[in-house]
Amino acid sequence: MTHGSVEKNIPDILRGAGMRPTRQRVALAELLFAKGDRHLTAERLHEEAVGENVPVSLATVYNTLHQFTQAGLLREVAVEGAKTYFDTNTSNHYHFFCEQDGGILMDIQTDELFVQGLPEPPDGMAVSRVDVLVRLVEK
Amino acid sequence: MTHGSVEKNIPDILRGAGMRPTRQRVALAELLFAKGDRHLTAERLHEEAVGENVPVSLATVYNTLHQFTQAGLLREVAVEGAKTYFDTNTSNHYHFFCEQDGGILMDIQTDELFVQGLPEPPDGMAVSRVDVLVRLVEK
DNA sequence: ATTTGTGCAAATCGTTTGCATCTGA
DNA sequence: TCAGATGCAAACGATTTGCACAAAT
Repeated sequence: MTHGSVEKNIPDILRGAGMRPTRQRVALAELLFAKGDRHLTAERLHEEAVGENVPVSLATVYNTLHQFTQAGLLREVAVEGAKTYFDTNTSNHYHFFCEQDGGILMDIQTDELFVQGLPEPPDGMAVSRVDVLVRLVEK
Repeated sequence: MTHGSVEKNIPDILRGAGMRPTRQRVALAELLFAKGDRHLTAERLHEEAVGENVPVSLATVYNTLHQFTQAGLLREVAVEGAKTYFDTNTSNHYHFFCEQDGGILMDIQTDELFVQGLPEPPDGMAVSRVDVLVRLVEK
């Protein structure tokens, strides 16, 4: 992970996904992928970008997050009405969620938890993904 | 389930939950619980009510759905940004979801599927509920 | 030069709220 | 009577869109 010839720089990753490596996209990708796994809303990423002197509009943050998701660099996590979380960990895993502080998401790796006995999907349908959300409350 | 002295009529159920059995609440409860397990959005229930000559405002539908949920008569299901589904099946179970036709939810009973190896929640936290959503796509 | 991305502000969607009016116990 | 419920319309928050301008190849 920390060495190896497969490593690509951000502009190359973006080009590889068919996107032009514009200032904003590169800056957002750096914010997203530089610090390990993250769970962010569009709004929070926007604040973070502005805070780091990367002036970018909220609309562009939304566009970019969706483009990254389409390119397989991010994953969307549905938690509850309104706000959408984007997860930089695109591997197969599940989540803890607590309402605390406006909603915090944490990863659960699949080697800890797994789903057993997935029933046959209805005719003509195939499973695209299984989401597991473990909701937490303060004790 | 179909006989027995425990059976209550809707006004009694509402009174039992500390709600006045008003026209609108009784009518909505009838729409919700008369036809077996259902997965509805507020908007769809509102359309249905208006279609059945039960003139009720959308605001009242929202109020009522939330009150029913608080009373344990309904369960909320989070699927994706924006719209919330209300499930008349409040027992422990999971869901299939397909985007088709604006989003369809189907029950999966827990005797078919279960989650294994639930990890220890973080300190001071307790599990309140485990949601499993099996996302489907057309083959 | 051409194509694609960006920013702004306005538009949209689902949902909630304030408040005057009605209604059930 | 009168606390509680309803309806309307306006307010709301998150997200999307239309379009003039700017930047990348």
